[in-house]
Amino acid sequence: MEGVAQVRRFNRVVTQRVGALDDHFLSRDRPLGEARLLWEIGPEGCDVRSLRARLGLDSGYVSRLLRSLESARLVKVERAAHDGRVFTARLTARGLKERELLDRRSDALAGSLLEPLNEKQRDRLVAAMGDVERLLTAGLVKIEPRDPGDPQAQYCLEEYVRDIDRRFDGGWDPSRSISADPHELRPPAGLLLVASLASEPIGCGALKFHDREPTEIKRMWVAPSARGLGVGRRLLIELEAEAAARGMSRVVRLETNGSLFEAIALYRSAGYREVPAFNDEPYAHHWFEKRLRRAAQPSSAARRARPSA
Amino acid sequence: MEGVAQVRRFNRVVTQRVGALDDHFLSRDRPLGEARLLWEIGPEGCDVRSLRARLGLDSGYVSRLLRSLESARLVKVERAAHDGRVFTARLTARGLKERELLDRRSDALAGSLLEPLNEKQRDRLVAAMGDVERLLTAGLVKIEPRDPGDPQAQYCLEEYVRDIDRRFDGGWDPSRSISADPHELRPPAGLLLVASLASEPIGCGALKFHDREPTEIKRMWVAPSARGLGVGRRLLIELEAEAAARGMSRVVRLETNGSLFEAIALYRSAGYREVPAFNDEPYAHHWFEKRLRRAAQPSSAARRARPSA
DNA sequence: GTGGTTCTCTGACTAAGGTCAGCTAAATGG
DNA sequence: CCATTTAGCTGACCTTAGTCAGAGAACCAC
Repeated sequence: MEGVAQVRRFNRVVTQRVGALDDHFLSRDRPLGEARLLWEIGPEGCDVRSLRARLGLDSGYVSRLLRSLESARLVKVERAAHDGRVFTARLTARGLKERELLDRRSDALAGSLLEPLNEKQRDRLVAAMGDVERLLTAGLVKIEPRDPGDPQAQYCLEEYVRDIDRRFDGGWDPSRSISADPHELRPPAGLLLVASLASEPIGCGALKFHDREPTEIKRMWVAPSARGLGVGRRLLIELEAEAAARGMSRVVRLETNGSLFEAIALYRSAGYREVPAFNDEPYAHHWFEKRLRRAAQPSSAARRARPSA
Repeated sequence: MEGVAQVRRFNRVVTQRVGALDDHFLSRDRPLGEARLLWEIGPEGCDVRSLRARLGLDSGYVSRLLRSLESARLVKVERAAHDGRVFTARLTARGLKERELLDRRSDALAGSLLEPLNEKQRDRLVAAMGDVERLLTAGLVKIEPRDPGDPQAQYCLEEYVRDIDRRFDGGWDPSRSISADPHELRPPAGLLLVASLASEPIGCGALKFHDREPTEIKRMWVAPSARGLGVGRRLLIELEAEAAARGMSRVVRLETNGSLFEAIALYRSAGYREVPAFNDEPYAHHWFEKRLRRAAQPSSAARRARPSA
């Protein structure tokens, strides 16, 4: 790959200039581990076990760090009311102040990167950083088939409903709409793909297979926080690959509401052509169809993660 | 500053995705410190003292790391022929192999960042990384007044001569050209600014003050490796500030050869206007002049670093 | 040669970051 | 009510990364 040399230069420069500085800035008067923990607890407090999970640390180690923060009167650890095994760490007033200090230090570090530049350079740096951040994040998005009953899958489907209800003029009544119930999205009747970022669900898309008719695409949704990462396009491509590999028909189709203009733009740019209404979905304004080239393999990630049908 | 939030998001994502991974990739089977040292020694070998300087490590620590690499038969440390105090570290065949392994790992890491993206995203990521790298580097450039006798200053002046000789049609004979000898660039007769990046000289620019005539700008040079960082513009701005603060005249002027088109573009965009020849410099095609607004303060960095005149 | 400087090595020491096994207490499932 | 699981704590232990003082050889200026 030709960009590799540039990426390596970037890695070297950035880890030196940002990474090292960042650590040093944060761990000025206390060990880095403690500072990170303090930060991660947050103003709301946080269960110890989720701290462990988020920072990927050993239980004994976290315990010791918390003891140390406690003895510095920055943190209070209390037994949770709902479950006597779980402990919740909360920042004291002093801890909150300390966290704000870290916050200001982070700001200062960021400022020190911008400070030596002129305005035009600053704008370019900020824009480029935004691109890098977005694209690196996009690279972490995983797309896997999930059972519609899976909690993350359910979360996505519910958010889809909420989102659509919010956007449609006059709301959305799923019972009047063409169904996409869990059992219809489970193999072999259908398929549900869920996109996730750092184990958090951020999008979904589903297929309904038919014997004689084209495969339907349903429930395309991307979380607002994850828009602009190309997740929708990736979901669509994976769905098409799955449709080509598993569906009876070589054609996929879908209907959509006029208010979902990003989705419509996506379908058009992905090679879907608008066709006359092929069903009587009351909320649809546009019907799209695409003929798939041939049974391309779904991505290796999707293949590995496929649940045993 | 408004970009701070973006910079912080960038820092978080990049240190997590790149920084942590980078360290982990490199230090898979040996401590990070050893891996970095192994890398830094390079295929040519390297004096121990410059290893220390480059990595900023304690002499005792480096010694111990070298002992450890030696016992792993990756490195040989030998007394240098030219100076019995100096030791030179060289990679053994095995060390070279190990270094190549690190090299491949770095490539693999870079590849793993690009791999999940499509071609368009890759191009954008690589371009954005280039921008970030260049602008962060630009932020590290320091500009200070230096005595023309200082080794780094001399290096710049020599490179300027070499560069000009290469670019001018038929070469350049400094003796036929208007002089800018060391004593003319030393306060109070003149001033020399040197730009440096990580203690390496990368550019220079000088002033010659005159009692009744405008201050002259001479010896503007930027190392090829540092072009595109805005060093030339910063040098010019600092020179103007110095001219305004120290010169008798409120006007600066310069002459330049037609082959130095980047420089000419810089002068034009910095507000210089072309004027009739004000001297008989045989190598010049263009004469420029700029009226300075008022005695602006030179940058704080330059003020702090000014040598006692 | 003398004295001072430079370059490196060695031994003693420290803090940070982390792993692991075993323990206790609370919750949960039957 | 008992067995098992889960959440967290504790003590023992380890590596990495680094600092510091001092020693010794080589070099350099005089």
